Amino acid sequence: MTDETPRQSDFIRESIAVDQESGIYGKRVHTRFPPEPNGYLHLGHAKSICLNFGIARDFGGRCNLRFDDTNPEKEEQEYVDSIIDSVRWLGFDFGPAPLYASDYFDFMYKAAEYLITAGHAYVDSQSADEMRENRGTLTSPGKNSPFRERSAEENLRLFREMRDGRHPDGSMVLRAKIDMASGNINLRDPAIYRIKHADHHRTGSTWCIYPMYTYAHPVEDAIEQITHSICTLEFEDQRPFYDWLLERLAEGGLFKRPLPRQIEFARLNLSHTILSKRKLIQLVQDGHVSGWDDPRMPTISGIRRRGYTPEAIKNFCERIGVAKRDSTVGLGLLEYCIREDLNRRAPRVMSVLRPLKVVITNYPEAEDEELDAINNPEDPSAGTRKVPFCRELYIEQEDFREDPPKQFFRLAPGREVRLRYAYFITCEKVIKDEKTGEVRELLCSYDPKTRGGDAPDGRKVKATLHWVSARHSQRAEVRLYDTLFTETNPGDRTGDFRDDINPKSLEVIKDCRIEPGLSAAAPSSRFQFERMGYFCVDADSTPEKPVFNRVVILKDTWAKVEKAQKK
RNA sequence: UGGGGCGUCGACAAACGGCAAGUCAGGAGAUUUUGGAUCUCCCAUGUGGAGGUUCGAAUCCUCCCGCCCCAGCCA
Repeated sequence: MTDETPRQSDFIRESIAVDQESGIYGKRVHTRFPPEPNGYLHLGHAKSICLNFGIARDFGGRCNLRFDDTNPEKEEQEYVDSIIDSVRWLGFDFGPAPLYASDYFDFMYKAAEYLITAGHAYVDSQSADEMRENRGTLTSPGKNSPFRERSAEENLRLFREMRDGRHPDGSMVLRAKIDMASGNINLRDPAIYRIKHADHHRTGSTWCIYPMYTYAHPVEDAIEQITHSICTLEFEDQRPFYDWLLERLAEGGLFKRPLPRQIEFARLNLSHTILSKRKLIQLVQDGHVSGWDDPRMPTISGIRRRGYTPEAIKNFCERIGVAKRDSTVGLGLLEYCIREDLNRRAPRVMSVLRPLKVVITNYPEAEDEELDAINNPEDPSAGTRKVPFCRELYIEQEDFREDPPKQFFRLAPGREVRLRYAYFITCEKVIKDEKTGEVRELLCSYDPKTRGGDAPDGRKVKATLHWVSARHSQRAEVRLYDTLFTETNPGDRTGDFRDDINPKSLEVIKDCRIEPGLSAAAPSSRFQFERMGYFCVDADSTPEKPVFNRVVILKDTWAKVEKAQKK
């Protein structure tokens, strides 16, 4: 849909274009999206997905979905399933099945044995504490492990014992043998295999040693003959090891050149939210949200349930660009993208969120009629529909003010406004609750000559209100969402993002009135409630008890004016 | 005080020695049966700072300042 809109290039695509020019990869481009199945995908992943699959598309290459499942303690099948679902929902094709790092465990093991044989790796029997101690600091070099000079034979024997389950967790580890004095701490003999007597979600109890990301990732890339391995900035320090490892393995004939190349870009930060699996899992576990797919969550499944479309998300990812600078994108851009999409495609409908009863005193009690309404002014092919009108109606509470401020154009005592697609009405009398003084209902008169919304005498009104027939409309629950956090960068104030959780991020209104027939809409269908915003039928919704999520409000000029007035 | 990155508009982000793109936000107007949408116009004499090279510098050089990442048997 928006896929053909021309996108501007970025430094990664430019770099790939240079490789295309030089022919180093034989004009081949092969990327990968490598999530660890330890949580649900979020908008930050969407950026990466769009980048990786987008590059493959732009260069006529391919992109693998590969699970980086090298840590059985944190990974679960549920996450695998949700990730596959999210990638597919976004509309990307990774073939019939995803790939798994765990499928390469045999190869990785053999490659590790090669490294040992070639003198590039050794089994260290230091404890984790000792290793940390000897790693040195940022400003001082580390110390060689006392086990660093074990013979290849001994290393091989020990490593096989590790594999065979002869040693407990933490007792030893396989390390790359590089340089304990390197300024880059990642090169101070990084651990590449550790013992974990834990069942893996795919390989079960086959293994009790598992490769570290540092080691596994370059190997996975090389096995799949990835050309460009795109990752986020924090792995930049890791690149020298990435290259070192692959060079060693290529020397040993385990891989053929050209070797994949790692390129790093800045991860997405979004204002008023968090994009960190670690923190998102906390929100879920601590019950601050209903689950990973809570419509307030920045997860793909969350914003999907909220009512965002794949097109809007992909468009957002195009607009934010790709660079190496740390930045925080304003949430407003995301909202702009979904409004833009839904404006084009969402059918309009009239629903009243906070009903205020209006009685048309000069309209016959027993009568009703049907009026023509346009389904989508942006799309004539969407056609029209009939909307029932009668003596008793509901309008939005906020569309009436007993004492209207300047520039408030809507209904007020003695004032005439238009009911969309219906009639001009004038407010004649305000009925209030005797005790509370609260406005209970409005007595209005209508002008029969204005049927459809135009006055034959050419007189104008300054406002058009949405409305629904009291008799014909249906009840619905509507869930209004605000940002999950009150601050631009949650946690900046106190150091704990939970201190900035927005207590008002969810408001449930149970007695809304929706246009007749709307209750039958299928879950995930989206509508514009005229003047109120875009809404999506929630997964919980049933025809008997319809539930709508507010995706996003419409741009609200009046709110802006009113806010300025208060200042 | 080690190593690796990054500083261009309120927010993103181009510009690759030759007139500081574009988008969002904001402002003004037109139009409108959604205070929506749409359309038009405005919005960085200046690119973290100071020097230097050059006919010409966001771009090259030097120094300085600021921010981010790295001391998991996480990824």
